[in-house]
Amino acid sequence: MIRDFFLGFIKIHILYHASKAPVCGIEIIKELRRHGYSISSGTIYPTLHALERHNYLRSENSVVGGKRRRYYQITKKGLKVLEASRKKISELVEEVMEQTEIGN
Amino acid sequence: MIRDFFLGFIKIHILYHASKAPVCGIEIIKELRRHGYSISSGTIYPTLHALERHNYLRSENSVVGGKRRRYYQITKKGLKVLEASRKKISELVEEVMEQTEIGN
DNA sequence: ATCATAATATCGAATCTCGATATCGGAATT
DNA sequence: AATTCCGATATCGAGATTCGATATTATGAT
Repeated sequence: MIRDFFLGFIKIHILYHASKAPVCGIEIIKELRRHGYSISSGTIYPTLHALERHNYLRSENSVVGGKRRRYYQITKKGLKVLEASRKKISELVEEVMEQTEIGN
Repeated sequence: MIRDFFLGFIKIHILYHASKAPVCGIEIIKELRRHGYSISSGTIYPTLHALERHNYLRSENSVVGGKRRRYYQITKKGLKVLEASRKKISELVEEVMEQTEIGN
């Protein structure tokens, strides 16, 4: 359930991080793992490709510590989508957050 | 993109509504449509079945205005999952909500 | 009984995710 | 500079999910 939510949320999460600093696949995977979510590389990389195809991200190759990496940074279009997403998220989440008294 | 986010969120949304009052498929579809999301009946009904299979919801048939309906209400197990989801959601959402200054 | 209608259920196609495997690029070794 | 190693990225097939069209079901009206 929570995983379901998160899987949908992942794209926005990537956009958010890319809005702070350039990100690459392996960093995202590791960061998520630190937070307790293990997302397959077979999900992350195609997702990054899709975000770039939509022009929300733009990438370039680079080399860090002798390792090849493809870094993605957010575009203006991506920033707008992130901003629009934030609005929708607060709407949607706010409602669900209203407590229901819970039995046991 | 926003749609992607919401699709994962839908199950939690259904649990939330079912925690307030019994819900049925057509009502959920209409409510979402009011909020600007058109979710296929081919998604909603299988989703309801899955939630019942997991024992998060329990259903019974009834008749309203001469129309057959299957109403779902939340179970204790479902309430617990909803509660756990709320905690995770606020964690996940909080981070992404930090504003990035947006150009234009 | 038959029909019309609304709600639910199901179906095939397209898409997404997984995790395993393949590829690719850089650096070290010789 | 060819070979090998290694880590990051890319891709693949299988299973699951979503869509929207179609089928089924249950009810009330004729």
